[in-house]
Amino acid sequence: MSEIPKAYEPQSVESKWYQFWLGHQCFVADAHSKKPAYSIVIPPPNVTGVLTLGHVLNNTIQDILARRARMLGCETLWLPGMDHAGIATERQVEKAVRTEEKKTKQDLGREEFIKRVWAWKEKHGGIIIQQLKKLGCSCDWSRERFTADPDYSRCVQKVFVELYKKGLIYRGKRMVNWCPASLTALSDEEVVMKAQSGLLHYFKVEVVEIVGQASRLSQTEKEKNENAGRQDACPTNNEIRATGIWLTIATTRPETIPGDTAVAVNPKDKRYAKLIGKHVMRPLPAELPREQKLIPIIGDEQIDIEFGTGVLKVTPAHDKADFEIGQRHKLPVIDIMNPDGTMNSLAGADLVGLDRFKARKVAAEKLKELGALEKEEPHQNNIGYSERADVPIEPRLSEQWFLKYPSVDKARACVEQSDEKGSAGAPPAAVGALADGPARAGAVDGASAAAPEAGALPDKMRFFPQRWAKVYDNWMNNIQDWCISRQLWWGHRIPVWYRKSEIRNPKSEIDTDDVWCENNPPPDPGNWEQDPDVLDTWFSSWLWPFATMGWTGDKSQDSKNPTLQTFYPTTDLVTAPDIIFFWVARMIMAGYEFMGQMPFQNVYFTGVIRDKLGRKMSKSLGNSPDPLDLIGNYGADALRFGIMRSAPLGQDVLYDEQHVELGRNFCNKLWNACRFRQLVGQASSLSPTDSKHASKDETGATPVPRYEVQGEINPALLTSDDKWILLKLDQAIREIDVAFAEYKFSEVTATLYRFFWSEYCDWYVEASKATLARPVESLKRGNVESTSGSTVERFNGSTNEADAIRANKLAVIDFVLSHTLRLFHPFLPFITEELWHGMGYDGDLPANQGGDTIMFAHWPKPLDDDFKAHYRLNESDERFVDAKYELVTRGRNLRREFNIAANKKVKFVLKVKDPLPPEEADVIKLLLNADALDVDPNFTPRKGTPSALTDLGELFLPLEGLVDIEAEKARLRKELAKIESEIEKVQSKLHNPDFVQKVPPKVLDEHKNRLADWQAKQQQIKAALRALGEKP
RNA sequence: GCGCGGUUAGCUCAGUGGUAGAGCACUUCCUUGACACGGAAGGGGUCAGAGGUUCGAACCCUCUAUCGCGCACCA
Repeated sequence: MSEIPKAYEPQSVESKWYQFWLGHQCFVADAHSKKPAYSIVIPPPNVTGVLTLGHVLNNTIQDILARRARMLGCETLWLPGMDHAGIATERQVEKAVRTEEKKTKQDLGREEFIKRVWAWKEKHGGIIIQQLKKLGCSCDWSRERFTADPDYSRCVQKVFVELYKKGLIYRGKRMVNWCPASLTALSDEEVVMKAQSGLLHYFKVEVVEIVGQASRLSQTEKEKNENAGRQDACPTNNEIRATGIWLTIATTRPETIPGDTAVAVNPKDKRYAKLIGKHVMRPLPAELPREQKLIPIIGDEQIDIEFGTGVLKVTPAHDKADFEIGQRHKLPVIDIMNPDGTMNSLAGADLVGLDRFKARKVAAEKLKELGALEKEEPHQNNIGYSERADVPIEPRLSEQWFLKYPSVDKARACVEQSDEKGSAGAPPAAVGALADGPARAGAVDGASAAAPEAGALPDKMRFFPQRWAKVYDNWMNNIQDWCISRQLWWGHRIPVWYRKSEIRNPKSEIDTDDVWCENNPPPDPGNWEQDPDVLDTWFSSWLWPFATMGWTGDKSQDSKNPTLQTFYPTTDLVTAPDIIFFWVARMIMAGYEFMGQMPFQNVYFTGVIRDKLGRKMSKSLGNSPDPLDLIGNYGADALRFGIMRSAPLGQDVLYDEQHVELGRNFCNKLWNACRFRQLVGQASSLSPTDSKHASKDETGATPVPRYEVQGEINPALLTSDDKWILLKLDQAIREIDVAFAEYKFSEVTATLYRFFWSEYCDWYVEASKATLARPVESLKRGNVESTSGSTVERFNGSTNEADAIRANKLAVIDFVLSHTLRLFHPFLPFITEELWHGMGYDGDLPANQGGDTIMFAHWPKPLDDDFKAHYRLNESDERFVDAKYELVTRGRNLRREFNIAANKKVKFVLKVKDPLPPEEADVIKLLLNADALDVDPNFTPRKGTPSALTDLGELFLPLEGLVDIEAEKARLRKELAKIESEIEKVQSKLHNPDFVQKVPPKVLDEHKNRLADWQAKQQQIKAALRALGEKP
């Protein structure tokens, strides 16, 4: 007995069982299995990533789904892998090369640098995979994929070529989001808007007229400007005539003034309309001659008359909106910045070489110096930041590759938009399928109602929570072409080659004859040069659900691929909502485009993990605990349970370490509940046998000894408590199945918590101690005293029968615990596996159904009618036990009210209406911590004896010499007041004729019964008060 | 600006028209043979506010306040 640790110690248990599962190939999915298939692909973490609480939440959910699917009898694939994370990895390796070798990537050259990246990946990459194993994730590691693997690369290439040939991928010179830190273009989705407080600078410019000249700079002048820095004068001085009119312009970016090529006003703006066609003198660069500062005033409807001064400076090279204005008015484009965000020579002598932010200050100072600056006002605006590098992006004109999204209509149409009846929200049907047994397609997911036939797929994809469907729809309706090229080295290189030509710059104006875009490089590589850019990492991730399954794009080959045939489309996708556009939407489009089917049937969006103050977890805030520390301190199961319990569907999670602590306490409770079963089992002289797996424990931890599991439950020997707990178990299983069908994991944990802790431990186990926790001998003597004088003979006084009841109770406990462990397994994989074996519940089961591991034990089914009939489980037992426990609560309440210390034994008297079986009295006595419970239908209490009303009779707490009549009166008056207020409430309803007339009969009856109950109690309290001489 | 979500006990949250709930925290008592990572009892809520629908509203409708998120964006 002493070898069972008093508290659960997770560390050795976890490593032992994870090794066992791996060793027995428990996670490996068999594509040739006859079982219904269930599959999830992991959202591939970055190869540079380390485990965060967000990953813990996300992957615990996936593991729960996968483990439950296995228990339901599904062939389950949880496919893991990693993302090559272009920007993040390239930066990391560049940094390493710089510190270790004092070299830049250019020093190494492209080929050599890529070698370093692979070397880095082998050495440092994929830490997160090891961490996921610590969490208990049951991924099929034999199928682990990496988006940069050769097979995967072939998929990416194939897709690019196909889309290029369809005309959906094209190259063009566009305004893109340029990241000056990473030196690459980004997609719109990689830009996050951040509120910014800056300054609005107001500066004035003089309006001039040009006499006898073209009223604006011509295209040729533009080219001259760009190439030669505007050395050639255009109009001569005497052709520029000052008007004396000054315009004031408001800008947040004075440093871009040298790039201005027009000033725009709204033609409807009465203040300025007449000035359209005239020019202004641009103040910067200051050193230019007057005639080179001239820019036209143009009219454009887009200008907001209300904002600022109503005059907009137009900088086509450095602003998306300005670029469009420029296009409309054929304005020249003057790029005044270098790719890294410093100013180039076109910005003028004052700014050249400065960083853009420094340049902003200098430009403002220069305006002041020139007397052009009128005022500066604080200004709030939103600025796009590079998501990765966290610096403001720079709109920049450049040559990039774009994708016009494919299969948009199908992708948009497939997502269920609302909770229509019969499609979404069909838990009863799902539960029905579960009750019929696991070997049925669709039993796992809530959509089984929509897919009753094996192999038939639902025509709609469902989002959980549903509201994300609207966000998705909104994006799909406003979809923009995707900039897919990145100016990086690490990634899938664009499979396009340009014919070498001495005259032509390969990056501009492509002639199709000079472009090679095929699955293979050109046959005469010497004459071609490959595009230097790589593809956006998401351009590989969007193929994840099928590229990881060996997709080739060759229909006949793919139709013979068992993995693809069995596991695609996947069942569930679990992901954070912040990548709904990055990844989810794009995967759906790719699924339709390349597989002809949706890639997954259900998408579960997790909440975002925040700290106690509601802030997002972030490295810079340092508010993110290391999950590995938590696992070390509390155990993986504790972390999983704590997180899941605090993560309701659709809500963000406010993380608090207390949640994990609660998880640990819960595991400890489970551990001790099983320990109790072992201790009482041992007391009944059943001998321990060695654990099957004890020898496999290489950690030296003490294995839990095994005990004989009790056999069949005998219906004739069931006590009312036994029946009660079986009915509670049934109810819990049903609730859990419903909650799972709706992906409400926190409700599953709440039900498990309530059932196991409150119902099983607090009531059933405590009650069962009346039978179990004392020496067998004592059961022979009926020790409940009866005032009728005779000692109650229980169980016919037979030791054998007492032992039989006791053994039967152990069988009930084993039944309940073995179900409980299975229900807990998806949440608490390690401790349940340890206890499954320790308790011997693996004993008689076939190896593949729980004999080897709880992982493949059958998921518990609700108790069916036959079962209930056989064991005579019915509502009246449940009601009786509820009443019994209510009596106990009232008795304990009396103890407290009269300050009886919890450890003091007292005597209670129960004045029963109907006879109470002595074994029931025994349970009540134990739960009340009474040294005696007299059951006496004719009891006459001394005046002032504290009493409580219960459905089983009146309970008295006779206190020798301690009776405080006033205290008891006060207590009764308080209770009476409460009862009367309840009566008041119900009566006011029943007195309302409308209520009586219109309410459904069932509700009316309920109210009438409630009133009767309260009134009966009222009468009894009044009687008690009268007995104390009080006139109520 | 448009859209979405939240506002219920001190805290974190359940609760889709019929007696206001859980966990944690708090108060008091208890180391009784599973568990102090535990047990028992208790206090604590005009369900953000206002109107409406209804016999009846935390729940449905309208408006307001407030917090958060997404999209768009004005220099």
